[in-house]
Amino acid sequence: MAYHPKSDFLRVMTERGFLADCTDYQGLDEALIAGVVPAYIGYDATAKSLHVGHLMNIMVLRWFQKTGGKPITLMGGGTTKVGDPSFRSDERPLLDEAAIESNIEGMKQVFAKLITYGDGPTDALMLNNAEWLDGLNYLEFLRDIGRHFSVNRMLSFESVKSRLDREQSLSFLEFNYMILQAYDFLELNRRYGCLLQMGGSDQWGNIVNGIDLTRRVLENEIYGLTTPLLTTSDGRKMGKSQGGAVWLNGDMLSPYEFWQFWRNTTDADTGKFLKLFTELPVEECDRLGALEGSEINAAKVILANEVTALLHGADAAAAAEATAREVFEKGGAGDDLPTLELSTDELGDGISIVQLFVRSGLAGSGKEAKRLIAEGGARLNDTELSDAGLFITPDQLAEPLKLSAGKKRHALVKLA
RNA sequence: GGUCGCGUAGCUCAAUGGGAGAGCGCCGGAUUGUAUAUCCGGGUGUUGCGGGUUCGAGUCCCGUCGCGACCGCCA
Repeated sequence: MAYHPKSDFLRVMTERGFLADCTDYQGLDEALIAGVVPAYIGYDATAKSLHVGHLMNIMVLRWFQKTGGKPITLMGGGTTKVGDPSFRSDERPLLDEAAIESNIEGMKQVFAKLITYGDGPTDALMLNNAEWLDGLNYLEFLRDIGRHFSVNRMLSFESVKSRLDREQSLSFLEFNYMILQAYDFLELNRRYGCLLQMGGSDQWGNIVNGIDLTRRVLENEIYGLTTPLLTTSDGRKMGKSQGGAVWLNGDMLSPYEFWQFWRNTTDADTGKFLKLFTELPVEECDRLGALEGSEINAAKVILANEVTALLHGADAAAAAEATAREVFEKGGAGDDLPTLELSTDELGDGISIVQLFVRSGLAGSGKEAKRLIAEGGARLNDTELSDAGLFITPDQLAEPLKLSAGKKRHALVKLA
C-alpha cells in the first residue's frame, strides 16, 4: 500500500497484520485524525460464549479504543430472533427471547474484560439491534429501505449464488438477512454517528451494503474495514482444541485449558499470533516468532501467558503456567488441572475407572474410555491402565488421583 | 393442501432383503520440543423416530417427524 497512514489506529492495524481490506483507506485515515470516531462490530447471539474466532475482532476493538476511537459492540438480539438459517442442522429450534438474553449476558462478560464501557467520549457502547429491529413497521421498512436494494445485485452475492447453484432452498427470511445488517449500520450512523463497521473478510459484502444504504438514505459517507480470515498455517480453521471449541468464557473452558491451546500453537504461527493476540511491541513479536527449534517454545509460553492474562487475569495465567510446568516437565500434577470433585454420597462403595474418565471429561463416553484404556492411552497416577474394569474405592481417593488421556490431557479427581 | 424424493460415522457419501463401509476429520502410540511433517494403530454408529412383513430389514410396507422439489390455492 503506497499510502502511509497518519492515524495511530490504522498504523497499528497495518503493522500487526489485522488489515485485510478497507473501503476507503485514506478517507478513513483522515476521519480518524479529525476526531473521535465511533466504530462497530456485530455479534450474533447464537451461543452463550464467544470463542477464539471472535478474539481477533475484539482485539481490533481494544486497539481502536486505545488509539482514541469509540468502540460499539452490537449484539444481534434482533437478527438472532429471526434465526440465521445458514446453519440449518435439522432440529435446531429458533432461539427464544430468554435464550438470546442469556447468551448476550454470557458474551458481555468477555467484552467487559477487554474493552472499557461507560459514558466518556471514548468509552465503549454495548448496543442491541433489537432496539430498532423489534419495532419495525413492515410497509414503512419496505418503502424506505427496501427500495434501495436491487434483487439483481443481491442474487449476484456469492453467499446467495452458491445456494441457488446447488438448488438448495433459500428462504425469504435468509434473503433478508443482509438487508437487516445493512440497516443496522444505517441506524448506528443515524443514532450514534457511527462511521465505521469492521468485521471478518467474509462480512465484506454486508458491510459494503450498509455503506451504500447509508449514503443513499442519509447521504453520509461512512467506512468499512475487514480483518483476514484466520487460519492456521497448515490451512485449517482455527479454534478447535481437543474436539471442542475454544471458548472465551472461563466457565466453559478453564484458563488452564485456554492456556494450553495457545501453548500448542504451531511454530509457523507463533509470530503472527503474538502480533494479533498480545500487546507486546511488534519488534518483540517478530524476534520471538523468529526463534527456531526448541527455543520457540519459550515464545509460545509468552504467547499463552499474555493472551490468558488479557482474558482471565495475570494470576490465572501464572497458575496455568505453573501447572503446565509441574505436569509436563516434572510429570506431577498441578492445582490448576481440570478437577472432578466427588461427594461421598456420589461415590458410595466406589466408582469404575471408566466412569471417572467420562465424568472428568477426558472421554466422551464409556465406550471411548474403554478404547482409550485398550490402546494404552489411559493412565492413573502416571501408571498405564490395562484393566477397564478397575474399580476405585473411597479409601483410594484419600489422596487426589491424577487421570491422563494421552500425553497432554490430564485431570484430577478428589473428594469434595 | 396434494404428489414425489431424501434422511446411514463429526463432514461428504457408499452398501441385490443376508458380515454397516470409504475418504477426510477425530482419538491413541512411536519419533519429538506439549508444534508441524512422517510412520503405526483405532470406526468413533439408536442407519431420523415408532410399528409391521420376513428365518433375516439401512434396504420392503404402514405411520410419524424433519428437509427438499414440483403442483394446487393466492397473485
